[in-house]
Amino acid sequence: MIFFDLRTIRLKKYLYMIQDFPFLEKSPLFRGLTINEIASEFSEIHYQVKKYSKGQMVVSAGDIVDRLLVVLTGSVKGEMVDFSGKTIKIEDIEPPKPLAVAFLFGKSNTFPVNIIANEDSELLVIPKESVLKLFQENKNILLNFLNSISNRSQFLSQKIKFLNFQTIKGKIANYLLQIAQGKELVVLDKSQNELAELFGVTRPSVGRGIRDLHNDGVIEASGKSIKIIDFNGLKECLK
Amino acid sequence: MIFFDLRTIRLKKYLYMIQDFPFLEKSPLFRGLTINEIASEFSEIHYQVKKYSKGQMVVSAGDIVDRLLVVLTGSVKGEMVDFSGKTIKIEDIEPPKPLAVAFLFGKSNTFPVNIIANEDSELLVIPKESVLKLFQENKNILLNFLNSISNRSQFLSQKIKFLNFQTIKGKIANYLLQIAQGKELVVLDKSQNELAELFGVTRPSVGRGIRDLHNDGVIEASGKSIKIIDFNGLKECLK
DNA sequence: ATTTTTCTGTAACATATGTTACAAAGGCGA
DNA sequence: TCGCCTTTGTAACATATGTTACAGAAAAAT
Repeated sequence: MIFFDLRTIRLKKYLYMIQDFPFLEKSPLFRGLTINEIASEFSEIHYQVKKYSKGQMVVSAGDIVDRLLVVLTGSVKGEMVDFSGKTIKIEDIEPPKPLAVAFLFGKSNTFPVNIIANEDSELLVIPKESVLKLFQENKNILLNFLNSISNRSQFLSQKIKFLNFQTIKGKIANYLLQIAQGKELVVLDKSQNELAELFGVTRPSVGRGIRDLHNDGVIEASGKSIKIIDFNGLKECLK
Repeated sequence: MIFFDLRTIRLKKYLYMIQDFPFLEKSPLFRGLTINEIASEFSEIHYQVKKYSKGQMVVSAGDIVDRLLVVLTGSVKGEMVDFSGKTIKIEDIEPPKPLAVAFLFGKSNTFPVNIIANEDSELLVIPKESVLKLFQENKNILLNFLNSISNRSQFLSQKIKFLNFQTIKGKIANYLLQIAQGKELVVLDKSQNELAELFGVTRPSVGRGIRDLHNDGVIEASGKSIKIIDFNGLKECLK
């Protein structure tokens, strides 16, 4: 549970200025506004900036969502936890992206995932009422919000497809084709561990998958360097 | 691909009156408005009512989403298709629910799933510009839309959890606990086939799962009647 | 340059789920 | 009541993935 100390809020408002975070202009929520416009909108509402240290839990699955969070510095990750405690990382959220966008409205209003700081991070916290006020004041922000929340759904749809519809070879093939962009030489930007996390499978399975593709002759893999031999064969693997 | 004939649109506007569908008041999108208020909003915008016969594809995965669809009569289902043609049903959509809510805005604007009519159905079709106009005219509709789209994300989050985090026994246990609501006697409202579809697994596997739970002594199953013997044991099965 | 940590490659084995198949039971219309 | 279709129960078998383990390679830290 998160605890709000009103004195802190007031204090923080003087410690942090919105102008300190000019890249907010690039945030999905504030796209199309200048930092001065953003600051002027914010001068009318309540908000705070909170700090989290590496590994700290920002919100726990089940917490009430009555505020909008925007990552200002550092990065956080969302991960789901099953009953036995096993986790799967859903995504990393980097500045200046918002989080919990899909849970501010709607029926449930509780976080479905744990949010954990990957590193020391600062988050902008905007209470729901203030968000609504922003919507009223600025049509742009509203549209941006609609877009964000839609992208969220789209991301989840993709994730479902990915998690559910493919064998491990398929997921790897999919991933390779995606980052190869038609080129035949690929250098993986993630470790097998990270891929495993992304795919929701175990690390040895990823290794095995790559080896299988190699043995099938559709790729030549050595460490992170992969050469695609047979594009069609790879597409076939999209099971 | 869907083809719009402008003459049809104009024609349909005279054939169908919004007032013919009073249950629109219960639609997630129009909640809080009376049918007359809805009709008055609609008098200002373009829309049409389209008919689909049983089994007909309403939209294909990949189609552009430039309009909002609301199920008026009948029912439709969304299903994902993988590369090999295997499908998994994502959900049924009954009147008066909207669909494609999460793809009207956001980056992609293409349907991620096929939408197929379960039976003869009528759908209300509202072009995106008209939706925006509705938002401007009526704050209620906007808020309803935000809620719908959020619920969508929440649904998908749940789905991911369900698909990814549990063994078949776990899914069954989960399902049983959900519909049992504390009572020890449950009568399944779905066939094993439907459960299999819901869980994204095969039918014999569902059968085996139920049998296993039975043999473990946590339930007593006979056909659709299930008696929960050991609630804690069942909770343990939530993997 | 050396140590330490992380990453890769791989293996043996366990297990969950899919595949296919068929028979029995149940529901339902003729 | 009969026959038909759907649903259930179950089995044998195939396969994909998880689990655990360990050694060598690569990368990072000291």
